[in-house]
Parts: sequence; structure tokens; C-alpha cells
Amino acid sequence: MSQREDLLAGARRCLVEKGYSRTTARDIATASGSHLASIGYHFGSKDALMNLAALEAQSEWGDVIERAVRASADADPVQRLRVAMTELLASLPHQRELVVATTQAYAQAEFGDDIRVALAEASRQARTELAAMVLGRDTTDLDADAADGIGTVVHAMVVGLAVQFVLSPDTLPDGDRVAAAIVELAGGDHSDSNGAA
Amino acid sequence: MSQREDLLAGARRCLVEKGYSRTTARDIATASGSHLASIGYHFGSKDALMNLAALEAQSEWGDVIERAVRASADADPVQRLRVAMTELLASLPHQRELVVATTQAYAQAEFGDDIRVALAEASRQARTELAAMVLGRDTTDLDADAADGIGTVVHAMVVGLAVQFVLSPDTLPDGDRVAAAIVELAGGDHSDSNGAA
DNA sequence: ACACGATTTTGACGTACGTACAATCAAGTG
DNA sequence: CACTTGATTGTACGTACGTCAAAATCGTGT
Repeated sequence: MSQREDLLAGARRCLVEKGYSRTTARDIATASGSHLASIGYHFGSKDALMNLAALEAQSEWGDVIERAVRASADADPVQRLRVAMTELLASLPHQRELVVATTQAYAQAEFGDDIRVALAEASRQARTELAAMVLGRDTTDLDADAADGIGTVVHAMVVGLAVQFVLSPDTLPDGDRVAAAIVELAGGDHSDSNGAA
Repeated sequence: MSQREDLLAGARRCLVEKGYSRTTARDIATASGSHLASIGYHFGSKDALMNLAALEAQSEWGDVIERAVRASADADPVQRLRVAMTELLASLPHQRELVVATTQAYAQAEFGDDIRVALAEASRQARTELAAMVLGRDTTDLDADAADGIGTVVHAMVVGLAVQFVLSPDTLPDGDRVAAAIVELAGGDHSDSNGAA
């Protein structure tokens, strides 16, 4: 394993354990077993390394979410939302580190053009893919505007639930309830709905 | 205006303009026109001041959201979701500073018990109030579990849209589309729905 | 064996950091 | 006025910071 990879891994660990603001170049060197000056050699600066590590973590989390939501595409269309929310909520505890690192990335977006542009592009792509998956159609087989709406909403749910999870991991309702809440929010006044009421 | 208040205001300005990680005690002193040593006197430490400023901003943003969503309570129940989303999205550009400061607060939650507990409590309360407002009922007149689901979903939408707004302010759909997307997501296959399709 | 580019290691430099402490000031109280 | 209490200011301490230059080491082709 090259020092470059070690440093990226160490930077991510620091991102999760100490946060962006409290991580020093020496922390990364120690956490990665590499040497302080290698940061400058491989990444130019400590901030560049941190941003890269944050982006990498965000990207990985995106992959996890994609897998989780993709599971819903196979489901009965009626159950699709419920499955997607359940999978999403179930994945959060196992991916806490990635979620924390992603919140650190979001917080840096406002102050670094590179990281903001990368996150914006990732967000755009996530919306498209999430929309396609939730609707169970191909990416190309969508009305662009409508898909953007669906993708934005699903992405907002993902990010919003992730933030709430970081703030208070034990107070999130389960997927059934979240799905039911979305239906109710949409004005779904079906007399039966579910058995939880 | 006391130096205490000046420092809080200056800390918030720095939070928005430089971010949590890049703000130094001297930045705050300069931005507030106060003296460096006053930070320790009034707040104990620079981090304590920053956390307080971040929490204050989050709380103010919560008030703004509350006002925006409350406007939907007066609306026709059928239009309620659409009004709430429109008001929410319309408020974002005017509150960009508060939104940015809030993302900074979220990013610190994992690493400071005080700020995490405060944000978790604010989140809990926001869910309850948002649920009551969106449903147009009194806070006490709700099934606790169902309200928690609704509140969680609305809160997730608020936070999720805010994050997307920070990443890319120009790519958010309007309230109509977001509301329509929620309906579609919920399986709302009404043949008419709205004119956007 | 040698050369040479890429990487790793050493060491240190200059600086900017947060905080502590004493001095000073402003108001209130007898 | 003398005294107390709280707020503000001036200053400096010790340290931890990010970065760099140069030396050492490695890898590989010849």
C-alpha cells in the first residue's frame, strides 16, 4: 500500500474521529503511519488531502445508498417506497462513519470551489439515478423535469434522514412509518393505510 | 451593545464567511470589533463561542422555517403540501447565511456533546411542531407515533433541500414540482394531478 | 554495477494559534 | 471618597501548526 493510499485512509479516519476542523496534518500522518511531509508531496496541501478524503467518503456513501434504494426497484410498485425507506434507514447504522464524513464534506462545500463543484455534480447525478430507481425505469426513459422533482425529493430524504441520524441515532422512526408519513403527507387518505395506526 | 453580543454576532459572521474550521479567535475579535481576550472572559473558549453562535443561527433558521411552514396551515388541506414546499423553497435564498451556519452546526454535532444534545433537542421539537403545522392540528391533538413520522419526513425535507441548496442553489425545482414529486412518490396515481406533467 | 526518476524521511523554519494574567476602566454602593 | 464587582484591554507565553528543502532510499531499466 502506497503512502498516498495510506494518507487518504488516514485522512478519512481523522475526518470521522476528529472532524474536519480538528484534524491536523500530524494527526493524519500518525493515523496513516506515513510521514508528515508526504502530504505535501502527494496532495499539495493538507486541505487538498482532506477535501479529497471527504469527497471519496461521500462517493462511497452514495454507492451504499444506491445499493439500498436499488433493492426497492425489484419490489412490488405499491411496496416500493416502503422498501426503499426501510433499506435506507437500515443502512444508516452500518455506515455511520461514511455519513459523518459526508456531513463534514457538506460543511466544507461553501468554502472550497473544488469540493462544492464535485458535490454538486454528485448531487445532480444522485437525483437522476435515485429517480430512475424509485420509479423502476431506465435513466433515459424519464421525463426530465418530473424525474428531477422525484430525485430531488428522494435525495432530500436521504440527506435529511442522515443528518437526523447523526444528531440522534435512536429517535428515527422505522421505514414503515416514514413511508406511511410520506403517503399521508401527500394526502393519501386511504381509509385502511397500514396497521400501525 | 455589549462585547458579548458583538462577539456572538462576529462569530456568526465568521461562521458564514470562513466556516467553522477556518475561523480563528483573532478573526472573531476583528469581525466583532471586540478584544481578543474577551472571548475567554465571556465564553470560556473560542470553541464554546463558536458552538453557541452556531446553535443560535440554527435556532433562528428554525424560526424562519416555522414561519414559512405555518403559512401552509391556513391553506386548503389539498394545497397544504404545495404551499409548504413553495414557502420553504422561497425562504432559502433569503436565509442563505443561516442555512450555511446551520450546516456548520450539523458538522460539529458529532464532536461536541453540548452542541449535539442541543441540536438533537431542537430536531425533536421541530419534528413535533412541523407535524402539527402540516397537519393543521394542535400539537397535543396528535397521535404521537404518526406525528413523529410526519415530522421526521418534513424535517428531512427541510434539511435535505437546504443542503442541496448550499451545494447548488440554482438547480432546485420549484415548490409545485417538489410537492408533485412527493405525491407521485407516495403512489398518487390520480389521472389529473397537476398541469406540470 | 550504475544511473536516474520517483518516493520517503529528516529536520527545521517561520508563523499564527488559543489562552492566561495582570493592569485598567466603569459603575454601583456604603 | 473608598471599596467592590464586573468588563475591557494590553501583552506575552508556550506551543502546535503547515510547509518546505534537502538528504536518503527505493525501484527499475540498461
